[in-house]
Amino acid sequence: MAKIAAKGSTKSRHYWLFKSEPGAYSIDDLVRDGTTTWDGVRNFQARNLLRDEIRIGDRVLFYHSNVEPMAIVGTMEVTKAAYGDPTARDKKHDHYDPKSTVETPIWYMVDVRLRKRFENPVTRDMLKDCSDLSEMVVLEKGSRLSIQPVTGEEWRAIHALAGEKPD
DNA sequence: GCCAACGTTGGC
DNA sequence: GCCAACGTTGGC
Repeated sequence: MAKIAAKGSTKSRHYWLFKSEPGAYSIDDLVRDGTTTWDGVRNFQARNLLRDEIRIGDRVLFYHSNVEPMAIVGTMEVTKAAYGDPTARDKKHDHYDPKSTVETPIWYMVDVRLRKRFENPVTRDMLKDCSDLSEMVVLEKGSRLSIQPVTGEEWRAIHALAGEKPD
């Protein structure tokens, strides 16, 4: 995963893509809530990005997975850096992990705020058709990473496809 | 609904 | 430390 580490460790502003199945949490939910905790991440590679790389002010693409149409549906901003995910200590929660404690949370989350819901979502097909985006992690065959680095070039190209000004 | 690709677990 | 078995993800 050297490529991911390299992408995630630049000095300039960091850009990311967070996946969510809209049945679990959608852009509409975020429009309603304004801000949310990005909890439930239970993959070590994604956890490491959350805990070690993602900072306040970083920009995030919101991606709807596993639905028709799969698409980037808006942007978010990180408003709180990583802290222990309390859902890991909630026995009744789907993502309960008995190994998680207050002292050693194992799993982390960040807070995010909606910046923009795209009036015209950028569908997966549009991403695939854009030569500037052929390296995107989300397009890699078999990629299951739910927290992914995005380059500044990709960020700008996606905004161009959405007809939005990059911010 | 299918199933390939992937990450994790646990026996050895 | 290996790797088979298992469960999950997520595009198709």
